[in-house]
Amino acid sequence: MARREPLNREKVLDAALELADAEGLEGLSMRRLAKRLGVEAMSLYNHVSNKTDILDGIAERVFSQVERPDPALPWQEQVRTVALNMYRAFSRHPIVPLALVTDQSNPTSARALEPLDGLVGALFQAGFDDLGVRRALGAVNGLVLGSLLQATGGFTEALRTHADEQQVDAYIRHVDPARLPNFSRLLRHTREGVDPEADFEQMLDLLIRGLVASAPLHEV
Amino acid sequence: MARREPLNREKVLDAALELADAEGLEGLSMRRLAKRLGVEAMSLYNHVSNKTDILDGIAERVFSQVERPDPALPWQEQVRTVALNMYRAFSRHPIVPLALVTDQSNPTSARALEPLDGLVGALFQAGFDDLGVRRALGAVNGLVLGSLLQATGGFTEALRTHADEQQVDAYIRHVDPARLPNFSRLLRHTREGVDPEADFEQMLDLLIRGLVASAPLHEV
DNA sequence: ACCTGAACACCGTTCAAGT
DNA sequence: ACCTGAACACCGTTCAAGT
Repeated sequence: MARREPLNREKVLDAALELADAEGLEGLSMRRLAKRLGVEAMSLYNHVSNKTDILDGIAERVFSQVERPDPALPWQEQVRTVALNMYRAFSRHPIVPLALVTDQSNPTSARALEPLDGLVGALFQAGFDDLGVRRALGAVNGLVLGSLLQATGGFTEALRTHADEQQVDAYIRHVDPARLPNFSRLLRHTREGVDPEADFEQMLDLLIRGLVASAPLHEV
Repeated sequence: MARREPLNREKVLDAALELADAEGLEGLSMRRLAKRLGVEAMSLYNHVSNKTDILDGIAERVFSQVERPDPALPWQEQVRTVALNMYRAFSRHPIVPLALVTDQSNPTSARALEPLDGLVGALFQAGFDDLGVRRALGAVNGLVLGSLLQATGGFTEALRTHADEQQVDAYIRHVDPARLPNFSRLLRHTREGVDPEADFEQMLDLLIRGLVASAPLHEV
């Protein structure tokens, strides 16, 4: 039982991502993270500069699981692949979209931005001008984030997660059928599961079809 | 200068929304809110049950600015109107989508859910079954939230907000053109403004076109 | 070089005490 | 009925001190 070998940045980020996956964004505190590493909170500052640095590091790791698309493929396929892979990577680590959207993380490293650079490249290939690329990039980002965050809490929670039958029942009783007739109809009858990723893919295809239709190099 | 008349729930929510609009979600603390009301933090608990209650109250207020669509209109127009009005209301009060997505708010009152009930009603009119309505509802929600949250922070911040030229320049210097060729091209040339609401509308029309195409009552 | 204890300036919330 | 002070269990972070 010799003294454990010293900490380093990688070990801190490993533990942070583990903790965040298990306990969520609000469960990731410097003090809890330190405890998990068998150390005092203040020791962490020898290896990361602050909590934002940890969140950026986590985001970078997760982004780097998304590979750059093959520029030889048709641009539509490149867009589709990057978007889907971002969706999948983020859905494995929901802390990332949450931290991005709440501005707690803002990774600027090349490693983190490479998949997005590939996306931008594909959009340039489609013939969009700078403004068009920015718009299309925003649309793809918005779709990915919206699809994921919706699935991470919010007001239609009861319609998505039927894990806890009791909760849904409580929710139904809460709903006034006179004022919310359609909602209560939906709550009452919907019991089957949904597949968020399949829904995302459907939306993505819709978006890409729209991009194709508005791309300058539509018919070359 | 007589003693101010006593607080009540409405005044607390008024001040909370004001504070949140001015200082953001992280600026809204019980202690700061109390100070703004000339009172100690603990007094607030006489009028709201806790911070979640405040956030739900704020969400309810903002939701109630979105009117239920006219069920006599074509369902596509109903969907379009509700979605656009939700977008506008939320963009005036960004704390609402943020609190929803981070699960700090989860309004269940009829007053808050009425616009969504209208949306669900329109989707039933389109002939979708329960599962189809849920999917379409998720798509519309995701679009609204994604469009707004993207515009409230995140990794493409530098591409959207050109308020601070210096910041963008710093960002550009940060970017390695060898590893991020397309990104740096975009950063270098893009200087004009974007119109997030117009972009949202474009995406919304795309989505609605897709919904129309997949609606059971497509050609009646 | 790495770790720690004490401290600072914050959180949300409870509870007994005041009027 | 409404408000308060003190307290509890948390935050992120700094700084001087230890090894």
